[in-house]
Amino acid sequence: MRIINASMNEFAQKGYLNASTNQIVKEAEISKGILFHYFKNKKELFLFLYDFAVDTLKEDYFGRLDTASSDIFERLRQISAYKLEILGRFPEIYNFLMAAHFEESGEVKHDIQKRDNELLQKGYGKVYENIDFSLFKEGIDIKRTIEIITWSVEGFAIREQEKLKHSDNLEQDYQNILAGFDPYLDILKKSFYK
Amino acid sequence: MRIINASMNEFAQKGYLNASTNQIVKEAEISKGILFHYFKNKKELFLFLYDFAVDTLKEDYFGRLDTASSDIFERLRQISAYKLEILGRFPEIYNFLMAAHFEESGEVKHDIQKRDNELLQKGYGKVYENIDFSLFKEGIDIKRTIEIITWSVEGFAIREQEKLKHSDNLEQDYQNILAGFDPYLDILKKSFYK
Amino acid sequence: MRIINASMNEFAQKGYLNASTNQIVKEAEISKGILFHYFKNKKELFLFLYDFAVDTLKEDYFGRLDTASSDIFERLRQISAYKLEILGRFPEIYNFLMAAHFEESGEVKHDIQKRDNELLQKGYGKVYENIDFSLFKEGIDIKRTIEIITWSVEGFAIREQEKLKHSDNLEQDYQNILAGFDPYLDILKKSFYK
Amino acid sequence: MRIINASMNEFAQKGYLNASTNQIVKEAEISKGILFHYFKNKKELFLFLYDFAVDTLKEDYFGRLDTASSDIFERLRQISAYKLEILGRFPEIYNFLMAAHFEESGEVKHDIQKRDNELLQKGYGKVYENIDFSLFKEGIDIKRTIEIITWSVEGFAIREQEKLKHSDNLEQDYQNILAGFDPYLDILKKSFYK
DNA sequence: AATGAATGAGGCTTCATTCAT
DNA sequence: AATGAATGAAGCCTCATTCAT
Repeated sequence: MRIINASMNEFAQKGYLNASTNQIVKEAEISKGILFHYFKNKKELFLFLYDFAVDTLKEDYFGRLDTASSDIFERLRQISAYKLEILGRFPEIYNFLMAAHFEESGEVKHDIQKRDNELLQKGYGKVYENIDFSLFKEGIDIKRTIEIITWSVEGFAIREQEKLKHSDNLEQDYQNILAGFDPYLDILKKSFYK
Repeated sequence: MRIINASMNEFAQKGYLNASTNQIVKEAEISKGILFHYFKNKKELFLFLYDFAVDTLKEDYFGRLDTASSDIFERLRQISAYKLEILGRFPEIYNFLMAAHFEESGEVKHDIQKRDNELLQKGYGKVYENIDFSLFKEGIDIKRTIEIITWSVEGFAIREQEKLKHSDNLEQDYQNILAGFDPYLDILKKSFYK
Repeated sequence: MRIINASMNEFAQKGYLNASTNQIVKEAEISKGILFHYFKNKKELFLFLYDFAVDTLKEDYFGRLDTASSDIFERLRQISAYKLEILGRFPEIYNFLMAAHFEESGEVKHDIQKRDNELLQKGYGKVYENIDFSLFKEGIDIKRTIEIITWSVEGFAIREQEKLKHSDNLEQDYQNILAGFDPYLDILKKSFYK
Repeated sequence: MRIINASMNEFAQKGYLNASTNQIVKEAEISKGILFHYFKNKKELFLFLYDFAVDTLKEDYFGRLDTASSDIFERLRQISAYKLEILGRFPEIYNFLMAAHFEESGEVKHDIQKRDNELLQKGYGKVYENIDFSLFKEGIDIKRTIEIITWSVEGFAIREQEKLKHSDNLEQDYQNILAGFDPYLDILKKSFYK
């Protein structure tokens, strides 16, 4: 639907408050009226898009986490590969979700965070489900170690994502990113595993 | 200056685009005219504030990095203490800088990023200046290891900052945060140092 | 018909201009199209409702005036009883008619006033038909005296109607109003009759 | 002020809700912005106009009630003369006040009624202040009799006002109205006074 | 007979900026 | 240096009405 595409782009680019419904209807080539015929107001449109985006990605992402390896580094590698694939297949949706996640506007922050928390709990729950903790060194503080691993992965992801914004050959870059990820995982593995 | 305080708060709370010059003049109890007499337009005001904030913090922050220990973990601990102290002494300035750093509005994003990059380069340069790399395990990839350490520190900082937003006893919380930081540094130290 | 009920309420509450066809179709649970299929436009709907309301009340009201007493005070008492009864049996219709009568919107004012005038002439005609004027004091200006009586009755009616808006026990209040009416009629009777 | 004139006319003609701020600025030949620079919103403009109108009339009306005769009919005659004079000197203000008094829009109804009640209490208080009730017939129910008188005066006033709307020679009509008022007062006087 | 998608003008309000004083 | 009146575009949203199905 033209509305969905246009508004996702607008929200992803400018955030909730600065996104302009005028701009959306112009980009979608629809009339002012029809936008508010389908969506009661800006907020409802935004939250609908969020739910729509989550639903679209849910299968492709969570569905595939099930069969992952019990080695946490192996699993993180798989997850990263999935994420990159999704980023490639639904770039607008992914970008919108990221923007929504970091949305600061009070009007929607609360609603998004509620949805986000459920999602993250479910998501992180799956990520760290059935992990074989016996592979870690004896005596190590596993809870904090996993936090460190998580922060490292996120840090890497954010840095690489930034680079992608100006990329012109996405497919190639995805491969490079994945390849560049391994050395970091190796360091972590050697340091934290037996 | 009342203008500076009022506009910093406004920008920090609402971001660049949604900050209202009307609100600023109301809060600063000045006239519309004088604001645009001193600052040609909203953008110039914003960038002035950024430079002002950076200048204010520069001394307190960078000035003290010089004498820091050559043990990277010791140094990171000191830096974190400095940051928390600054956050306590200039909360508005700190908040404004953070908001400016994550500002997404196209109109100022470019200018801020340019300044940010210089700052970060200088900042990170100092953070990792004169570090004694011989303390690290033999054969470890030092560059990437330091990145992992950085991401971990940042991850911790972001998580704790989120908590601070709803705090009512800041001084006490600062101490708790610093105390809570050590276990993570310990894990990293044991894993990466000889 | 659901359309009639819904639109009467809407017009009665908000007046002609602010009544919303959107609200009407929502309340009537019909589609936008069918409303404008039956009624060319808002104005036609409004005027139809008016005629419908008048037709509905005509019988119940005018029909019963015929057999009334020739004593004007007795007749006014009966009329008031009828009015109250109608107000109780068709409150929406009555309210709509009142609102329509005082409608100020230029678009329909003219049409309503034309209908209103005919109605009033016919109505007042009947009210004062076959009245026994010989009961009045000699020498009194009967035309003006009857005007005074009319204004008094209307003044009383308006005041009591205002009270009814916040009533929770209508049936009881109707009785009280009728009972409270008599002292006024007595005063008028004693003053104007022989 | 052009704003005051233009908005009074607009509100008087169309009521609160249907009055258009666009129409006001067009008629006043000002910009959209300046209207909302002076008045925070439509409601505040409306209530300001109300207070302004009341203040303007207060002196001319209430100020002169003081020295009135203690004969209620004489006093009513004077009041009517004052009202007509005011209607002639400030027709827009008078019309606006009448419209505001009958305003039904929920948004302002409450505020207007609060102000109205104070005004009416003060107004009616003065009207019936120091009236010589000993002039009434013995045994008559004075409270209700005065209500009847009031309703009669109001009924007459409303009827005559309606006529004035289409008048082209106001001054002459005022005289005619006042002259036409006397016969009614005479009837009431003869009937209710000793 | 009935639906609801579609339109675009108009609703109130806020905006950054200018300018005469 | 300082005021605040003035502008008009743009903000979100609602409106009555039309039309293809």
